[in-house]
Amino acid sequence: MDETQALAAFAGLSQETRLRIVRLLVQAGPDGMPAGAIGEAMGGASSSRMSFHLAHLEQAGLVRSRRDGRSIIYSAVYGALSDLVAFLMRDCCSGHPEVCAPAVAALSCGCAPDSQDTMSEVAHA
Amino acid sequence: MDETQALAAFAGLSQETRLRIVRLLVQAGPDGMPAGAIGEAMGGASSSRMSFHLAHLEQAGLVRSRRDGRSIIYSAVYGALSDLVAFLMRDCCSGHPEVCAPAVAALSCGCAPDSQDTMSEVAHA
DNA sequence: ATCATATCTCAATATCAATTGAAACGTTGA
DNA sequence: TCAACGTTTCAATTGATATTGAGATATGAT
Repeated sequence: MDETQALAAFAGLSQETRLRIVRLLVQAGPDGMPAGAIGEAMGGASSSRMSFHLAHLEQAGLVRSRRDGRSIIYSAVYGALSDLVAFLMRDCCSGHPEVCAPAVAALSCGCAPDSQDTMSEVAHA
Repeated sequence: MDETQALAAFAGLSQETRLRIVRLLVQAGPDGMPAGAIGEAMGGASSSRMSFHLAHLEQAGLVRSRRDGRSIIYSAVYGALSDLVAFLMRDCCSGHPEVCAPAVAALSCGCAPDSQDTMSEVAHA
């Protein structure tokens, strides 16, 4: 992931609605969910607003779309998120490995579905 | 790190000049560097432009400042970056641990000063 | 074909972010 | 005290981003 891609990803995630969309789609899993359902989950946002933000995210490479009947299904691009994490870690550790110890520990302790709280604790310690 | 903080951090990093500042300050280490020197490194950006971006980053909690003589020294807040990584990983792994495997592997393989290339390779695999 | 559904596109507007240049502020040394 | 330095603050301008509502497009059912 180069700087340009990272900038696009950060811009995508720097907006409340979009950050929520990404979180929702990650939780939704690889099958994703249709644009309408996402709008529903966002508290009934207008379709054009959804379209705008979804297009923004797709442009940034954070989500992808496919048509299924008359719905358009959006799903998270996990690799893009992984790459972004790697990009951040690279900066964070570059020349100063010790500063990332907390985050690394949080991850090594088990990246399991129910390990969210544990991870937060360690990361904040 | 809550959603609001994460949004502020992403917004901070979504701008080319600011992303470069953060990278520079991480490399500079805990002692940081004066605003003027940062501007130098940015290719001679105007002082007010630097001040604008540095204030933005400080507001987002990504850098801190202290006065030393007539200079103001900025330094990276490593914890904020670690928290951001943890935030991303939490979303990324939530309910779907397997998707973060590449990033985790990249980190576990050694977060050392010279492991940048290795990390990229693994993350992109 | 026609209609209803799901989503997108477009134009208009409102809001926010970035850059510039001038001026103000605090600090140091003569 | 004064002048020079490093940095911030402010006002003005420009450009980018977000939201809304109306209309267009594509799909599936009758």
